[in-house]
Amino acid sequence: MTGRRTTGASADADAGSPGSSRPVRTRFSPSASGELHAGHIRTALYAWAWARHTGGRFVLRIEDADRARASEKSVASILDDLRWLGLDWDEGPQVGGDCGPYLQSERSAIYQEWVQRFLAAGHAYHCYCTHEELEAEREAQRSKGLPEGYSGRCRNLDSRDVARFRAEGREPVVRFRMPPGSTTVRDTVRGDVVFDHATIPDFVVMRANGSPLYNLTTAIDDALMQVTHVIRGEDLLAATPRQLAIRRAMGVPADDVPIFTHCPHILDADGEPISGRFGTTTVTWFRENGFLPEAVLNYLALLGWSPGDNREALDIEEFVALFDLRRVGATPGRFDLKKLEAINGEKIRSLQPADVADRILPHLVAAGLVADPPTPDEARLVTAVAPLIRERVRRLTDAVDLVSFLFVGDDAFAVDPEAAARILTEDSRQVLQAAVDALEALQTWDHGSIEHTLREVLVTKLGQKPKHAFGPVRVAATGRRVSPPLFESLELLGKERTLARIRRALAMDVG
RNA sequence: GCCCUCAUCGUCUAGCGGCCUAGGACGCCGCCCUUUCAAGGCGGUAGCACGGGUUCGAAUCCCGUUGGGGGCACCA
Repeated sequence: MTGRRTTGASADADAGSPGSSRPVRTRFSPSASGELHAGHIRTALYAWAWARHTGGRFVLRIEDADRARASEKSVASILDDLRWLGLDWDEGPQVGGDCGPYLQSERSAIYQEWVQRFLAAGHAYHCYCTHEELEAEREAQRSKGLPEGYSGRCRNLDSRDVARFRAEGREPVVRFRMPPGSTTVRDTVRGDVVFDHATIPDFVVMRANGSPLYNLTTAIDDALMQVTHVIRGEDLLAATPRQLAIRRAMGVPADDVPIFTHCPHILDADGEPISGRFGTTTVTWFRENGFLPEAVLNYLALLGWSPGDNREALDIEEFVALFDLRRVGATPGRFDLKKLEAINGEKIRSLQPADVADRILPHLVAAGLVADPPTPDEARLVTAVAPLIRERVRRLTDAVDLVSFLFVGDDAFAVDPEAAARILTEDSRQVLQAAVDALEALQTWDHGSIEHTLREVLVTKLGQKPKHAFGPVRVAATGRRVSPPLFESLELLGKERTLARIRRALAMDVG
C-alpha cells in the first residue's frame, strides 16, 4: 500500500499493524449547542466510517459541560440527526458502554478529581487575576506587537499573595501549567505539526465555580475513553498541544497518543466558513428540503476525500470499504448544492418505486396535499405516481409541484396563467374539443388506450404535431406545462376529472 | 501583530519527477432521443496562482511572493 504522506502520521499504523495493537476507537463529540451542520456531519461520517472500516468502535460523546450553553433539546436533536443519517454509535447516550457516562454534564466528578490531582502535582495552579487585569495585559501586549496571552503571573504566588487576594474576595480559576518544550501533533492531513510551547500560554481549565473547560474535558475524556483516532475540524488543531499536555499530566505514556485528522472547514458558496447559523446545510434543512441521508453522506464523503479512482457514486458499504483517513485532503471545500442535488437525484433514481412513494409522502403531507395519515385513495395515488416521477426529481420536495394536480380538489384546481397564455390559445380549442369527444367515448381508461385514442384523433385525424396535440391537454388536465408523462397522468386522474378539467379549460376566456 | 496551515477547470477532485497535449464528476453549452419536463446517449467549454531554483525532465521537490483558512478566551 502506498502511503499518501510520509511524515509519520500513518493511520494504518495504529489501525492494527505495527506498534500498537489497540483496537481503533473513534469518537464524535459535538457540543450540545446548536444544530449539526455539514461540517459536523462530515467529521462524524469520517469517524464512523473509520471505525467501521477497521472493525473498531465509534463512540458518541456529548460536550455539554458548559451548562449555560448546552440544552437538552440540542442533545435530543443531535441523536435524532445521527439516527436519520444512519450513523450508529457503539458507545454513547442511549446505548451505554464501559467508558460512560457519555454526557460531559454527568462527568463533573471526574473532572474535579483530575483538577485536584493536577493542583497537587503542580501541573495546575490557582490564578486570581480578574478579567480586567487580563484584558489590560492583553492590551499592553497588543500595543507592543507581542503575541497575546497570559503572562503566567500567578504561577508562583506565595501564601501572602494568596491571602491578600482572598481578603479582597477574589475567587481563583485553575490554570494548567504549560510545560516547556514542544509538542508534535501527528495529523493525517497535515503531517507532523510542531508547536513550540513558548507560544502557548497557561490556559484556564476550570472556572472559579468549578465548571470545567473544553480542553480539560476533551483531553480527559479522550484518554479515559481510549480514543485512538481524533477526527475533528481544523479549528481544533491549535488546541491539540494543550490537550496532549493534559494527557501527559494524567500520566498517560508519551507514546500513547491518538492519531489526529483535522479536517479543513467547509465553505459556503461565497467562500465563507459555514456554520449552522444560517440554517442551510443543517441536518434539519437537508431533511426538510427533500434530501436523502444517503445522498448527503455520499456528497459529504466526497468533499475532501476521494477513493483515488474516479468513483463517486458510492453506497455506504462501498464508502466504508474504501475510506482511508490518509486520503482526507487538506484544502477547504466549498459546499456545492448543485452537486448535492445531482447525487440526490441519482440516489432517488436508484430507489425502488415503493421506496420513492414512502419518501415523498411526508413532503406531500407537509405541503397539505395529502392527509396525515393519507386516505387509502391518496396512498394508492402516491404509490402509482411514484414511478412516474422518480426520474424527474432532484429533491423529494420537487414531487410536490409535479403531482399536486392529482390531489387538489376541483375547487382549488387552477390552470397556471402563464401556461394558459402560452398553450391554451384560441388555436387549441379544436384540439381540446376533439380530445373531450374522443375520451368521453373511451371505454377502457388506461394510459395505453388513452394514448392510442388521443394519437388517433389529434395527430392522425387533426394532423397536429404531437407537441401541439398533447400540450393543450396537458395544461388543461394538470394545470401546468410540465407534468409527469401525460397518458399515465390522465389515467391516474380518472376519466371524470380529466373530462371536467378539459371542459373547464374550453370554457376559459382565452385569447 | 504573533503562531499554524492551504493553493490543479466556476465547484469537488485524480495526480506522489517522465504514463500529462493534465483524467473524472457537478455545472454550463450544443446535438440525439422525445407528448412536456426529466432521465439516457454523444460532443464541447474550462485549470496546474506568480517568481525563482533543483533536475536531462516539474502540476508533482525546494525557496520566496501573493492570496485564502484556522488559532492566539473563564467558547467549543
